[in-house]
Amino acid sequence: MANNKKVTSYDVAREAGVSQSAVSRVFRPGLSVSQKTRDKVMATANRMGYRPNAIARMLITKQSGMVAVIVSSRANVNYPEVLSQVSKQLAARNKRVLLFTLDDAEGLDDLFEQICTFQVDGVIALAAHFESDKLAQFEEHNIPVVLYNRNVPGAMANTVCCNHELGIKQLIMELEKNNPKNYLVLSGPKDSDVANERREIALSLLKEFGAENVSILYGDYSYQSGRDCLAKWLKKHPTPDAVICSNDTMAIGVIDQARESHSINVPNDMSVVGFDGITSSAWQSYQVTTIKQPVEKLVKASIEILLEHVENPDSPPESRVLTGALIEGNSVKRP
Amino acid sequence: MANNKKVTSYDVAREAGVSQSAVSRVFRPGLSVSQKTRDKVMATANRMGYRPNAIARMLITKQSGMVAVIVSSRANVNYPEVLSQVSKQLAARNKRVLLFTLDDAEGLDDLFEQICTFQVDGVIALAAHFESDKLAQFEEHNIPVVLYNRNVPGAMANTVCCNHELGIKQLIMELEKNNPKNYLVLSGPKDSDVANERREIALSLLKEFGAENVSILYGDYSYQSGRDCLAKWLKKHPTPDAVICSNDTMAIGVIDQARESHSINVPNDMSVVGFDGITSSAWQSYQVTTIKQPVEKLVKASIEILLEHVENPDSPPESRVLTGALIEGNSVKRP
DNA sequence: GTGAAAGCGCTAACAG
DNA sequence: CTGTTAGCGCTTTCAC
Repeated sequence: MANNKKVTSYDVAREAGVSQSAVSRVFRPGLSVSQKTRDKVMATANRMGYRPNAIARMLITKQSGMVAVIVSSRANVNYPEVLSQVSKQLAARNKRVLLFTLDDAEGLDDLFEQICTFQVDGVIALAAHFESDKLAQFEEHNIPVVLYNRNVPGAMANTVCCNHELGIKQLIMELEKNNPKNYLVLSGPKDSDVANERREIALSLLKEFGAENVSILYGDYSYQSGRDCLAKWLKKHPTPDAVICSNDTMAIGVIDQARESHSINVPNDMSVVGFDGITSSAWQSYQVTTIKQPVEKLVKASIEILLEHVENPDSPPESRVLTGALIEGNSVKRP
Repeated sequence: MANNKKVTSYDVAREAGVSQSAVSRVFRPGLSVSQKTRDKVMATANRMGYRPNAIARMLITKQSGMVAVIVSSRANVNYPEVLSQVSKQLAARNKRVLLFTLDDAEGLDDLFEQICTFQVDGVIALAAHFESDKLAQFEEHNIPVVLYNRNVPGAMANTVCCNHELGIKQLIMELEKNNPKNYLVLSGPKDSDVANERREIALSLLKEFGAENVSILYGDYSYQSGRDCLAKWLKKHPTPDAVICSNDTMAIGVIDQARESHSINVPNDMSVVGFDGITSSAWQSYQVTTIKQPVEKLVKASIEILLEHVENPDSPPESRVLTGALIEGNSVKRP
């Protein structure tokens, strides 16, 4: 029976013959109201179609109950799962997601203004590039930030990340079983922090393992760049024994390119590994050997850290590194 | 040099030696303020790290500037693109996305409360199942709703949808070139409106085309269900000549299952078509013949309709049907 | 347990 | 063009 105009707590109070604050109390959990008043208020509220106005509540409590989630356009393909997890897990803690998409690093300034303006309780940044001065800006304004899928050892930042070191080591150990002579590392773009981290870890581990012939190419995380990079490489070089890709999508591109355009048998002539464990990496035609990110746990950790800092603004920065799962696909030759 | 505590327009006014409303005016575009005051205010505002409080603004203007976007967990795989488009295009019109994820139809009641509470300007529902009584509820509360990727001819609803009729016709015409004897229609789940629509359109068109042997199976839109359905079917029936899948993901599953477990040559022994035009449908190993949804245009239309109804609550419901593009892949036999 | 009253930070008439 | 004033709808002391 909702009216056209919004029903306020005053309207309900008048109708129910109680004070406005009584109505307010009824709608705030855990406040002491007599059963009688509560029933009366509830009844009239329902009849009138009253809903408390969250905006007014935010204004006075100075808690918006909203968390800004920044999604970079470069975010990798498993982000829909991440995003839906974030939304779900925040909802369970009675918070909402205010979504921001970020195209270029330049947009971050603007975003910062927006986010301040909306008085969000905190920020979760998915795969976005955050300079530390930006981070400091949020800090100054007392807005906690958690970087998802980032690992910034030096910085005073809240980060949650899959264990790249361990994961890539597991992948290389799989590859090493065949004693590959030539490695090709297909990195993500140079301006992606995750890409840089994965590449450097791979390079340093390969060194440790004593690999001698290691080359690097740069893609942009896309399927097509996986194809293009391999094609370009093969024009002037022999088939590498093993290709380490910074994400699954490029690995899939590499596999397709190898098979279709160069008649290379994956995994017998060339092994390929990816990273992320996206859904399609498990598809029959690819079966990429990869590390599956523990998305649900990563999100859980992000939210825990974030809310801890919302409650307690002075708690020190926290980093959590979770272990991904090695998926033994069929893109690495079995010795 | 932001303070720890939030800076308000009063603080800025005091510092700048002007009235509070002067500050307010400076921060609202299009209001007449002398250049001198504007500069003075801007300077002190910047110095003090002032940002207007959007919450307070929302309270008084009764416009939150937020649009609720409801994403059903069943939303098809192209939703990340949709979501990012929605966010981007709304941002361009100075609105934000408040994200809600919907698991089961039951949750919609709850969601409705939430959404009312947040005073959103409108709602965009992505592939969510909306009973018409729910729709009426929003209507009563003067909250405009646009259903994305839905077509409800009878209902008084704002809808935006790809032209399924035309798209599926094009697909069937491709298939018909080979004079298939047996059709298999792999539908999405029965509780998905889009799935039902696509299935019924396919069936009625097949009838028109004079197809005699048409069978129906039900999947859940997932890759695995594409595989499982085909496997189950082949246990008791011969290989169909043509498989019409309600989305690309199932089509990909069907293709993988056919090739890997039954040594069926796609497209020579069996043709497969999908729908949506998701990125992976174009991958070399699949090359699904499908209809690519004009996502950007669909989103643009959704937002136009939504904002029109925000401005003008009494405008009549509007439906827009946009044409998708036939992607001629390699999953249909060439005659 | 309940009501009165004082704001939260801003916008929007309204005079001047 | 600028300042004054009155709220937006709610939460939260504070008496009773």
